[in-house]
Amino acid sequence: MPPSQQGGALPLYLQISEMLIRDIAAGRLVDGARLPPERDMAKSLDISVGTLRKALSELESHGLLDRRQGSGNYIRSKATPEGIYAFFRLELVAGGGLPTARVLDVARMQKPADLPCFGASIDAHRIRRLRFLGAQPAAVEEIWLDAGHAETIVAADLSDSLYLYYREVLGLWITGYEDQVGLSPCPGWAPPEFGQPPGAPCGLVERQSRARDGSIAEVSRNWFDSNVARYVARMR
Amino acid sequence: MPPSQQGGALPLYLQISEMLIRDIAAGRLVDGARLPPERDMAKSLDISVGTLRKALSELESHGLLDRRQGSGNYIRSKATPEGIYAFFRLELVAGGGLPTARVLDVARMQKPADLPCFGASIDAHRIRRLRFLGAQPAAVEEIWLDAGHAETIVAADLSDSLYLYYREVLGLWITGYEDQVGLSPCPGWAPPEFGQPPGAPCGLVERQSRARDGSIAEVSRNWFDSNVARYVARMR
DNA sequence: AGGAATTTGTGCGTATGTATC
DNA sequence: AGATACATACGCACAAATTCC
Repeated sequence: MPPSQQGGALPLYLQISEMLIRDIAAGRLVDGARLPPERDMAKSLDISVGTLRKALSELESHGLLDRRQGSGNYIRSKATPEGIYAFFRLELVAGGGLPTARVLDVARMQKPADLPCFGASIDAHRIRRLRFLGAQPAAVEEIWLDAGHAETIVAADLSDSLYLYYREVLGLWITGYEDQVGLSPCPGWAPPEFGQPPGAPCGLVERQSRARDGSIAEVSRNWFDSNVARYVARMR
Repeated sequence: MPPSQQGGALPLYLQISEMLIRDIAAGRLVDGARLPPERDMAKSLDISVGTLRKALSELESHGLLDRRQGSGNYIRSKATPEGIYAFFRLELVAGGGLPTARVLDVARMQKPADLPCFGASIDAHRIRRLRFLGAQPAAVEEIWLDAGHAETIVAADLSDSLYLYYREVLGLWITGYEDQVGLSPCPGWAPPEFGQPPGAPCGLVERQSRARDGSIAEVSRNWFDSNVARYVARMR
């Protein structure tokens, strides 16, 4: 039986791409896995090759699929410049170094007034982290996640990639964001381990992240040591 | 006769989208213009509707076309975050303000050693500009354009959007770039009109721009006054 | 208000080109 | 060189959104 395409349902090609995304998030499709040939896959899904290709294009645009002519379609869900960590765009000046983070503090509170207006809830979770690139402390980070997406947050559950945590644990799919980069003094709560003392001039990345429904789910600020790291953006 | 699709030529749908882009850049298609219905357009171009739709999708992904079901396809070439000026990513902290620039200096010389390796030529054109957002001086800019793309450059010919100039005058189509944002002292050649004196801490945007063939055609550096402007990046 | 005409969106099937193995 | 697999291109039918009378 063909997948349903009645009523107000999503278009078929989006149903397929979302199904594949769920398979990736659930671990049924691991990084590097090769999908069956398009014709076989289309036949087993009982859809046309053209529709399947449109679904795969969606995945590709999300950076979750690597399409190689003459070879095959390969899942990409690991830490690559275009993968999961594409969202995190601080890189070592010297190059290299995988991004990791240590949670400093997690708390739920009312949104302070100086935050940009976002989300539906009055409350938000505040997460403060020290971010590393390789062994090098590179930035201190403060995240505000709208409380509508999670009742409570357990620090121990957080993975290095918060977006992965959002997707897998909270079912929250971040589809886009907007960054503003400027200069700002290092905040007072930065631990000594972070090279810059409070008040020192740091680069500041302010981010607003959007969920699939277009609402702003999360707001974050990253103060980075410009001697160590730089913000990187790639287009096209 | 159908458009040629032989040898190592571009795919047909890319030929069509590039033709439309040239029409937009040349002013033959103005902002807000409505294209003919897809079926008519496909017939007059002697291509299939599917191929035309793929070309239009390309334009849409470049932010140059607004597709409205039941209504039509509309050109968008005005200064919007996703439009022609999408490449220019400095914005006023206060918001608003159209980007313009005043050329300070144009010279052709050997590439200095401190530049990242780029382009095929030994020489490069150095363009220095003072950039404005509205009436506000926001950044000083130094551009290195590989000499392989132009024998000489006349300062008077440069438009506010260099990418427009590249496309229209040089036939050089910039398809992507990579930005690195950090902190750097204001350069000595910055004019007094730029708020920051030489040596003052400024934001620095280093850009490498790629041509369609994947080569790096241009390298630029923008020092911006973080009291006035911020670097902005949007994803998806 | 409402229905017909117009226009883009979705989906299918097929044939051929081209890169990879 | 041959087989495999993705990319491009064509054409058709119907659905959904918009516009117009």
